[in-house]
Amino acid sequence: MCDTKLMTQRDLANPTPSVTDGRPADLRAEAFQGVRDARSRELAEDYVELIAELIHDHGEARPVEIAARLGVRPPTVTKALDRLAREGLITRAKYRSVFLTDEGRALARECRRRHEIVLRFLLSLGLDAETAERDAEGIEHHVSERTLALFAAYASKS
Amino acid sequence: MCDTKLMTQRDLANPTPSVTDGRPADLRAEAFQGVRDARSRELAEDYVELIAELIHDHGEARPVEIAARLGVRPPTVTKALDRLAREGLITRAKYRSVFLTDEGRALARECRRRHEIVLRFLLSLGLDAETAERDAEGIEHHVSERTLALFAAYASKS
DNA sequence: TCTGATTGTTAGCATTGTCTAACTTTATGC
DNA sequence: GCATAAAGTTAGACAATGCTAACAATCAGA
Repeated sequence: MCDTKLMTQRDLANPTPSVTDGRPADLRAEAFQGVRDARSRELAEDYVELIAELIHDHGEARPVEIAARLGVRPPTVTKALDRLAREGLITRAKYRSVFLTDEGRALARECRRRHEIVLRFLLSLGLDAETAERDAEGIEHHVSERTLALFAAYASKS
Repeated sequence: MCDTKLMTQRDLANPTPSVTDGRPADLRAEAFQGVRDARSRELAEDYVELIAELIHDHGEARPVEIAARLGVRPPTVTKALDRLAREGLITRAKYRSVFLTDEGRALARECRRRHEIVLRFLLSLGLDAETAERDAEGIEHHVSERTLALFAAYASKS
């Protein structure tokens, strides 16, 4: 999925110009690369996290409910679930509800952990619950383990 | 959506209950919608911010440089610039460098402001510069004005 | 000035994510 | 136990974002 031959040609061709403000092009490019990678994982993470939540709360995860929670249409969910199944994160049978594989469950746990750390951190900064929830949803996929540790430390300190 | 009951600490507090399609689903769906919107704006923001930076530092913004900084191939840049031009954020002529419209410049300023607040905040939390840069790049598009204000306050306090 | 290197564009492909419309399957209620 | 409602899928469209290969334009140096 991740293409490792991306940078090679450019690296040879580019003697790295302009380090104008202590932010070398390389680092920026790397950061953007990271963001793009995160973006490609985001959807899968959102689905898996939500599926785990639905199974926990309702005993099962049904496409119609997933669609409602994510605010998308059922066919969008069908396609996304196909992809998740292809990637080994869920199992499912036509017209039936969805189950997580071990791998899916592990990813869900990880996502939930990140989500809660970010959320608690934002709340401990003094943010209102609704904005905190909204921002946490966006931020959680883009926070490094190192930042997460600082967030957790701050939240527990206050 | 005025129901501010916490919904993400289910297994800490209680096994939550009957989330039968009440408010929580709405808030989540809304949050996801917001994230999707942010995602569709992200690329444009990254480009515009970078173009402003290049113009400031080098006097002009050339596609080859944009490609290098973003870590993508030139044709990707061409397509993206077409879209930005269509959206009125930049102007350009074939085989020439890129200019921002007033609207593009305003957006760039706004993005840069957010980027710097997030970056300074992460640094003031004690994060190393490289990770801070990487995380800021991902986070900046997903932070509400309210959160930004708290970030700025924290950073200036320390 | 011409010629080769650099830069930029076009064309064409793949993937993802979204939608609507129409269909099939499953569940429900009488 | 059948008819209808609800849930789910399929088909097909479209836009974004990325890539490579090939072509076109520009620039710079001899």
